[in-house]
Amino acid sequence: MKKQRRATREEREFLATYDAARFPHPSVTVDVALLTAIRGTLQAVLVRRTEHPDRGRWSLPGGFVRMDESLDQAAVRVLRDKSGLQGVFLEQLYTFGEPARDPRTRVITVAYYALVDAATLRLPQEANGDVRLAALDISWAGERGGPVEARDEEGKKLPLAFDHDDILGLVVKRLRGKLGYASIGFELLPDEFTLQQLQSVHETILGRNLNKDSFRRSMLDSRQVVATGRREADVGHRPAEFYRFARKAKEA
Amino acid sequence: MKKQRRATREEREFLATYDAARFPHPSVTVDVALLTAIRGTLQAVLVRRTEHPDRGRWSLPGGFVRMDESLDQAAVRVLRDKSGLQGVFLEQLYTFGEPARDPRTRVITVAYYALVDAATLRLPQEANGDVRLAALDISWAGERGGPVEARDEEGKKLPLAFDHDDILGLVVKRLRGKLGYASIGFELLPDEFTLQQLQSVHETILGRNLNKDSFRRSMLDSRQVVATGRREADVGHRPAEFYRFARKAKEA
DNA sequence: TGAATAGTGTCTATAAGACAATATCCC
DNA sequence: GGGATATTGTCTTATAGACACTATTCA
Repeated sequence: MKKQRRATREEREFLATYDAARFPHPSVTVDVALLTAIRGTLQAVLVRRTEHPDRGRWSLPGGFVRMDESLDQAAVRVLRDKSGLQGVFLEQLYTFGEPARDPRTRVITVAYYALVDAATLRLPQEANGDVRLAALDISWAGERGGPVEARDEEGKKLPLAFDHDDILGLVVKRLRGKLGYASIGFELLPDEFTLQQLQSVHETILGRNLNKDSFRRSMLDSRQVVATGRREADVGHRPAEFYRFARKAKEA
Repeated sequence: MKKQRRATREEREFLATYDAARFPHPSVTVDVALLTAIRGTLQAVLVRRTEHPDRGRWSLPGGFVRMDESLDQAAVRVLRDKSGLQGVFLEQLYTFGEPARDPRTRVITVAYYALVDAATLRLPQEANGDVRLAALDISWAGERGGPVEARDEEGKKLPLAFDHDDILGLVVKRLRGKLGYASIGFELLPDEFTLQQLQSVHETILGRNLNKDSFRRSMLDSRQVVATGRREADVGHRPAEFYRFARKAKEA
């Protein structure tokens, strides 16, 4: 099919790609870490594995990348199928490809993370008990990174499948990093929120307390939020004003 | 091979993975953007494509991920084979998977970027003219992002293959972002350097000038660099002291 | 001596922590 | 009124830009 001369490395690659089926190919999946914040802890949606390997362990919602869809489209599809959610924050995180991360065969997974406010998140009833929200137990401070553990309401550890503890750990590390320069916190809140709620979300992500005064100031001075004029009611104390995210505040 | 009952989505996925060859799989490659800084511009190593598609265009060094190596190992291998370099800064960037990004077949590529100082970078002679350094022409400011162009010494545009203009654009965006909180600049310099050289590298990455006084101060105050006591010679003016990167200055 | 860049010191503007004082709602 | 939190204002400290000045080498 091609003229014969000494094959360069480039040409060998070309041929290998041209007849793609001649070499074994890895499987490619997407895994989506869907996170929300509830009562001061980060929570992730997990799916119980009903088959080997890692049967009974908990995994991130995932699925194979189809030949005719992009990675982003695959992630959107997986998120929609497993959680019913659409249009929420969704971003590629990192690609995990250790040869032995799945004992069955070579599986490379492109990990995504999604953020949604707790009120919007409604887990599908169909899978009774096999889909759940788990609290993330982060044993490291700052952006040092490392795996995280998942726990149920009683604090009992939920064993994670594959390298999903590493994936969740990297999500938390990424969130902590992005919080400083991107509008991430709003994704975990409804459209209108008080400054205290926003601060609480930031503290939940960072795993440490923030100074109330300067948090207020930096949010207002940087015009990331705009006041709505509406206020809380029936709170037993002076009601806080509701604010709204000012789109495109820190972009560009 | 398994008991028959109504197959859930999970089970269907399990079966699909179990018999991996039954479904078509995408090809997975790594592409490595190897960058250095020379005379105030960022430069990338490019390889001329000698075959279709995009024959004659310039691409990032790349190669297939083998079934028994991790993604990082594949990137290390590609970098070593194409540039002869080992042990330089190398980090995963992003995974590109548009279905039509390669017209031959579905190719998902895990992009990496590597940084090296100009003196260490010696392009292999073997590929005469088919491997070269190209100046990056960045048409956007700050971290807005977007594709970048490659140009030769005379400023003539070198057409890039596939979506490699997007990959290079994302590398620059990532570099600009990381410069603020990670020790990236040192990777583009030899072990010992003057503060002016370091500032010049920062300015090259950021595409804007920095304040000399505060750059000095922030580097010294944050203890990211340590003085060596040695100085420049034969410079026609007061010689600057050489500094050295203080490892692990801002980590943890 | 003069050119050229290195390196130091001071002043100012801005952002963040600490803390105090006042405001407002519900009981 | 009392409890509780919101909101505002002041003071202080750390950091970065601006700018002026001194230091050192080589031609």
